[in-house]
Amino acid sequence: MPSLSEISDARVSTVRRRLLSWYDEYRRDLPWRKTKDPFAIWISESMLQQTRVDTVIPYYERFLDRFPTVDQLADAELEDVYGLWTGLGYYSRARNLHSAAQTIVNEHAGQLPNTVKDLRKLKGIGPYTAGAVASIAFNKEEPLVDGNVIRVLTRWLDWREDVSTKPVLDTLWKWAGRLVKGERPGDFNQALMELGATVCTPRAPRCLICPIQRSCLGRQAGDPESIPFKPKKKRAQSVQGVAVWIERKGKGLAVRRPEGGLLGGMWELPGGTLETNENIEAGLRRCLHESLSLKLGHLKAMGQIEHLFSHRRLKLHIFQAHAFEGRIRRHEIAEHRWLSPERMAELPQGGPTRKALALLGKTSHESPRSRLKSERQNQKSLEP
DNA sequence: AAAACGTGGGA
DNA sequence: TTCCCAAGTTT
Repeated sequence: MPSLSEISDARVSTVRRRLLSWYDEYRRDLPWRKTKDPFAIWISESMLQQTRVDTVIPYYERFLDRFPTVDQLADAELEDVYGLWTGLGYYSRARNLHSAAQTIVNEHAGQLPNTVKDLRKLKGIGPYTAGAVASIAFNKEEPLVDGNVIRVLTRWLDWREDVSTKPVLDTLWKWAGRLVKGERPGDFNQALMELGATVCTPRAPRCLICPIQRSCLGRQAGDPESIPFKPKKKRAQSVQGVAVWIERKGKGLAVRRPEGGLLGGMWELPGGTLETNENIEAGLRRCLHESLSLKLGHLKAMGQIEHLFSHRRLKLHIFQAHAFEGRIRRHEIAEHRWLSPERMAELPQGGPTRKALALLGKTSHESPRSRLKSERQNQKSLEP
């Protein structure tokens, strides 16, 4: 473990200067780098959590187009915020953003807090985002540590310890804190991340064009790509689920998942998760009884779709029910609506539901790209 | 403190 | 196919 004193102030200062001038020349032209608005920067940082830049860009543009100010976000319906988040994943971010916007309007006179301490109190803002907003939007000498920074710093220091442990992480924050002191802290933090994203990449780092290659201990050791050390992830557990299109007078039944938990707040077709070795149709009937107090009539199997979450592998069996008995009583369901297929397709919904509606042919105005995906998915359909 | 929490791209 | 992982946060 390198102690901070092993690297001289002069060396730190050189690395800092070289990174900053490299950033000035080679930084990518990203939408959130065109603004100084703390609100816009906050939105971008929230969207960028565990999410690629290329994925975020269109969502960022749409979001700020629709909600240009914190007041407008605070006044919005949560469902509209979810709607702009559909397909981006980690939906608690949308919920927390909405909640934090209301806190900012009600308790901070509509101005984003400009200190890490106060930013950290807002929902959805952890140590990384607080450091990012404080340094980038408010020019504070606050460090930040994300996956890029972990990789760049551990390679630079040739530090081969498990980076998932608290002591190692704490030390990385101290290094980041030492490095960020000086002019343009926001740009420096972005430079560190930019280097990790475009040069000091997880695989095949481009050391030959790296502005700090000469002082990089990992490169001197010869195998920087083997750093950082991190534990292997457990593979996603497989589960089976059921979903059913129940139609009445040309409209289908949609239910909304409770806030919190997987796909919290998202709309979906009624259904649920099967128990191990449970008969599929029996499981569907059980789920509909437990969640809505409904007894389904004849079931028609329409096929199945598969969906991979970060921690679960889902096989979802899709049905149509031709009739049901009982009056709807919701259990563990936030809301329900009878909707035309077109309206249902517009709801905030997760990947499995999008695939299920595509399989059923209930999606409206599909893009050519997603239509291709749907057709590929439909090959697994039981129907001709 | 480990696990939950989405999605899509690349090797 | 499978695995990794991408500007993390919450419980």
